Amino acid sequence: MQKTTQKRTLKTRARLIEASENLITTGGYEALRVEDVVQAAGVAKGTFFAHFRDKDALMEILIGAKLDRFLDSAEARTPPRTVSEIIAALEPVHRFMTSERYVFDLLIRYSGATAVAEIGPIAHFFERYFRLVTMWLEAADVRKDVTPELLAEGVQAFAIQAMSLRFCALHAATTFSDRLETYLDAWLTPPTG
Amino acid sequence: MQKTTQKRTLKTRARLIEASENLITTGGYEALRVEDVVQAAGVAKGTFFAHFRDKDALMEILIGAKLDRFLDSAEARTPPRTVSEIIAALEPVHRFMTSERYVFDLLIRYSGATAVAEIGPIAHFFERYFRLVTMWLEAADVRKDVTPELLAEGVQAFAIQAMSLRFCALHAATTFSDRLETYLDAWLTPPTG
DNA sequence: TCAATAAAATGACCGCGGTCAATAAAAAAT
DNA sequence: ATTTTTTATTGACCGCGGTCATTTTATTGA
Repeated sequence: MQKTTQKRTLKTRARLIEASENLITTGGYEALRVEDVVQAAGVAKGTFFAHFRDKDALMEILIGAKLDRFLDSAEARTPPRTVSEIIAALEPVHRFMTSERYVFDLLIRYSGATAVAEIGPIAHFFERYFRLVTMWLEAADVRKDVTPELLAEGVQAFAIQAMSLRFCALHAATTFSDRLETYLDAWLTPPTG
Repeated sequence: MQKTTQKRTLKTRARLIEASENLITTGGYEALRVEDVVQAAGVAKGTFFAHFRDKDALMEILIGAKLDRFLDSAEARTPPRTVSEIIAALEPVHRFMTSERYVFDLLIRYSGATAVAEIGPIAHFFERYFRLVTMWLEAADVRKDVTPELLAEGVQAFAIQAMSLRFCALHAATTFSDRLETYLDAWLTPPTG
């Protein structure tokens, strides 16, 4: 059972991804059509699905790669120690996550691996986000009565909550960062009686 | 500009909804097909879309109605005062919200109104959920350094977080309720130093 | 160098949500 | 009662994601 991958394969895949990125640059994620991608890449429609399980799989790759780059930047900074520093450090990540309703929905949909064997780029991103925040919280000026892991899970939960409300017309008065700061102040630094 | 609605309209609409409910009872939400609904209801496909903006709009109505019934029950109980009582009171609601991946995704997608004018059944449900939990927290044995509204938003955020992880194979070890209890203990009753 | 075999690409085809000009049925006007 | 106007229904059609038997291209073995 030899399964030699031809270099042709890599070229085609690269062409598909590059074509997708170009189309997204001009039209955004939501408007991306598989037929446009294959036409721009100069291949047949079936070829697309020989390289990606479905359209979402490509989206996962593209969005996951972008998110990873943002996490690289966040990781390179000197670790934030206060709530507002943490929010500032994550701002580019959160901004991208809420840049399009379509992107946010896809993130939620693929945030967890449905099977341990198939951890996709987005599930991978959330895992990395969680570990990074955990690390920050270990050394930050926050409550110590619960584990940093639990605190990090809460940060994620509140970030997603704030993002949801960002898309809601009923709560448009407050900005995303202000809302998240309110949440995290109450979550990370409750008053020590 | 009179816009008299014929009784015929109400009948057709009721038939469509009943047919949908029957199909869902046997096949679940995800597998519902518009073509099956109209065939079961004995109308043409176009009729469906004269009554509902799109398939999701019908889903919103069906799922929203179910959720409202669960909230009715929760509201009828004697108000819970502790974390585990709150979790127990919300258990049927949460159970339905996570009964199908498809249902959960739809809930997230329509949790907020995109325009103030179009508050759908699901956005309405989340608003009601929020108000009910707020009311409970006003009289419950929880921290008082922040408003009950903020606490209720947190309960919602943690509930959604726990639901997300329920669908994730990486975190399948812990049950939904156990996880939520851990979250809410830390959120609602932090140690008073 | 030339079969034999494996891998990749192709495009006609399908499923299903959603549209819309045409038609039928009901209500209002005469 | 008959015409006019409004409201509801119809079904052929479209867009787009996804499939698969067939064909093309690369690799291996003699």
